[in-house]
Amino acid sequence: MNDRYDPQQIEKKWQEHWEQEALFKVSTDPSLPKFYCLEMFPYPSGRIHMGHTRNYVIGDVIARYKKMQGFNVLHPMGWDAFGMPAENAAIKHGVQPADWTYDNISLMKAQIKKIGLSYDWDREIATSDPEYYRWNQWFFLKMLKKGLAYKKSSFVNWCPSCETVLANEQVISGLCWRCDTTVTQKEFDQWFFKITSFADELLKDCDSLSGWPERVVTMQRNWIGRSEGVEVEFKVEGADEAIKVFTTRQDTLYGATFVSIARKHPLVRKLVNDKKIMARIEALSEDPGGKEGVFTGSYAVNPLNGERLPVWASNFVLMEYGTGAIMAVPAHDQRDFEFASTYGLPVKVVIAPPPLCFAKRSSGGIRGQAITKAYEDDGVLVNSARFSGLRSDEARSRIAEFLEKEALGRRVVNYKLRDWGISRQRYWGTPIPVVYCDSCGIVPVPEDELPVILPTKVPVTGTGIPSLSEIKDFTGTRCPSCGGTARRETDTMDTFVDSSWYFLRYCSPKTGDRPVDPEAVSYWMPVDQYIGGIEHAVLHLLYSRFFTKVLKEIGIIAYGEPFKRLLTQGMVIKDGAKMSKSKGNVVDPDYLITKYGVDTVRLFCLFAAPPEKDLDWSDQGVEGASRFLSRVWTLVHRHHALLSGREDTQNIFSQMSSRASGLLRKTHQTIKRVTNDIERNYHFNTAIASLMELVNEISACTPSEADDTKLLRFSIRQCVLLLSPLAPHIAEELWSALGHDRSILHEAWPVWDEKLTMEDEIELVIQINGKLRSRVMIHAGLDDDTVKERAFNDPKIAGLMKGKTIKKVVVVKGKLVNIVV
RNA sequence: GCCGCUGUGGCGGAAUUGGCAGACGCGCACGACUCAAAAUCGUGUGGGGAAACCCGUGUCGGUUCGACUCCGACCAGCGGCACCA
Repeated sequence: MNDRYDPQQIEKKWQEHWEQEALFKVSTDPSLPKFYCLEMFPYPSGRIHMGHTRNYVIGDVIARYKKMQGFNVLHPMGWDAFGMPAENAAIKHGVQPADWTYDNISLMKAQIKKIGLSYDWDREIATSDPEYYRWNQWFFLKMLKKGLAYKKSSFVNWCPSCETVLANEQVISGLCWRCDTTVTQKEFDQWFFKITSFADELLKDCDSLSGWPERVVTMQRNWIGRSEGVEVEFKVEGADEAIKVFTTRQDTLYGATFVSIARKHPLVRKLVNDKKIMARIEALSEDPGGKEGVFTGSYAVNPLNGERLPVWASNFVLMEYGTGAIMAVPAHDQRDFEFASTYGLPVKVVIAPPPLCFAKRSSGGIRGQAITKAYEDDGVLVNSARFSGLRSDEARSRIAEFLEKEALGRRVVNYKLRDWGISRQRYWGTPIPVVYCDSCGIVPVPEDELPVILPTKVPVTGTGIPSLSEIKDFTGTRCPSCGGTARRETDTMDTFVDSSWYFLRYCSPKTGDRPVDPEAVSYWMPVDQYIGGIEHAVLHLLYSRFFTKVLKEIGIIAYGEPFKRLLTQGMVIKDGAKMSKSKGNVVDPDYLITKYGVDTVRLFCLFAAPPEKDLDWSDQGVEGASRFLSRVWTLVHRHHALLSGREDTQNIFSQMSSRASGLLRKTHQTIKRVTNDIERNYHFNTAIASLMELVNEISACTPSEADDTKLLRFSIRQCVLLLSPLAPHIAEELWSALGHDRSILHEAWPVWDEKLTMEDEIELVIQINGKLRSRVMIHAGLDDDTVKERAFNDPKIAGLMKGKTIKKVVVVKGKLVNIVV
């Protein structure tokens, strides 16, 4: 054994060993309990960064830990290989997007392999592989048949920089999720997935996601945005039209003073004949800041009280939500209030705050004073005819009932969630498998003609890549229905389609005749632990849940939720900011691995913070991690002669020095702590801290009595076993130095003996009135009276107690005595 | 504006159920080894104070024998949503 820890030498050796022994290859084996551990697969940008490293290391520790616990562990890796950057790189460097992508994959794979991750590389997939994306096309056809995929023209989000449309989830605060360009609206004919027909199920099943961080579940619930209300028809005076309005506040119906409809509402054209008015409506600002509107000249009738309400076209009513029209109640809706104030429209109070003592904020208005802002809370109805005097919640159901009975309206549920637009006007993606025929219209490509292959040799120029529509070999085809000439759909699919089911493909990546092998999927799924960034809280995670539900409906899989537990790891921060090229605070994993060895990098990533929190990068902290591993190495080296080649059959120690018996207890306590820290939300930082304590204690121990050596051997072995998922290379090397032939991965995870974790002496804390006054060592397990006696006998306490009367004495077993005077 | 999360030494972070605040590490200081330095090892390290002691988990209040932990109000920082009717 070398006297110095040399990570470069041992890491390479063990990585080769693992590969030769095929240690991470797994197969379906129903006789074994399974564990599916998955990290979000990367986009092959070319280089691994610290965020990837942290993500994969966390997953690797979990996978190795579960394997040692006897689970059959599926731990795969692959590539989210379609997407824009390949096109940009192609333009910049004059290469084929496909070549660029596959080159990056091999570069990144080599980098990832240096981290020593326990992947079954036989299951590697790349979404740009025709054998993968053909199933995207296959799912699309199934969904088309079921009416879950459809084409429609609508205003959609357009990113001028990416030159493609974006789904709602992909617009973050008005900016493109990928390039931060301001998104505009553009009318497009495009394909949608009907995610809204699963809105209720997606929402309801949020309740079952107990293994997910609560905030992610909340974000999904909010995104789906279910709200219950009523649709009410307001007849247009003097016309054969009615304006359908959606509201959740039917209790404020009597307070409506005007009706407001979206600029793009189809009724606008019908109601407005005056060209001047029409021009003013069209000129309304798109800026969501200021509320603007134009009186259409028409009036609508409130179905409850027959009042005439002016109809306004305004810029703050969304066409996409509800019915695209609202009843405006300025007294009880802040937006309507602002609008009414601007245009001098009346304000009519119909909800009075509950008795004053409960009112949070009163904004006046009850006795005719001018109000300063809308009262939006619930209260008691006033000025509402037969409904006056009811509480808001009661009034909502009574009015809804009444509207339904009189056929004036009906109860409805609305969602904020919109259908998922999946067409992308880009080259590097999955071709959408339909053709357009002049006589037959839209015709799906027959299943047996899949995959529709994306051409991988395209004319790349310095200014751009042609869209598929410009590649004649691709577009020209014949109609599968009539055999006549036809042209292919030239939009490709959103890459989020690719990542919505890749975790299923890993279960049987080579299955050729169908997307997944049902047996493999029913054994491995769902994913037991999924790990990735919080940025996908709605995007990828929502789409994957949707896809899972669709696949269940199609009959491919039997369950409805893909990810049992989710861990959203924090960002890697340096100098107070997320690592980025522009900030110049990037730390290169490769450089660190060369300098310190990957075990050090792994250990630091795990030790510096619990996985869900941001990790503050510290170069000195890395030194500390490196120092710790060297200390473990030195420790084994120091006792090497005593330790190697002996395997104790039983760990019973009768003759021990007192120091050694303390070490036995510490060892069992450490096994317990490390195990519990991993089980309890993967808190590797505290697990490592307790391992450090154990190493410190072993280092302080010099064997003297007969069994001391045996115990030392036991403690060091346990220590190496506990360290092995965290820093696997050094653990393997030390394990072999300790005289073992086979990989430490075959060893069982250590178990502790609860009896041996108990302290036989404890430090009793003595408080007077809750303040710490003294401490005394006592035997564990003494009864309360004896403990009290010991406390009062303590000279310091006796002195302080002089002349005081005892009111009460509280004894907490094994911990403290509090004397109240 | 609404919803959510987080506030603990010089720094990263600990503290199972309300029971010794600051585990472990970094940094710093001193010491050993060395001609010297690095590395390594050892000791110390929340603040104040010579000490006894006092103060201390964002702020203020409450519950309790006892509060980083529970309750109420507020302040600060971060994140999500933002005309969703």
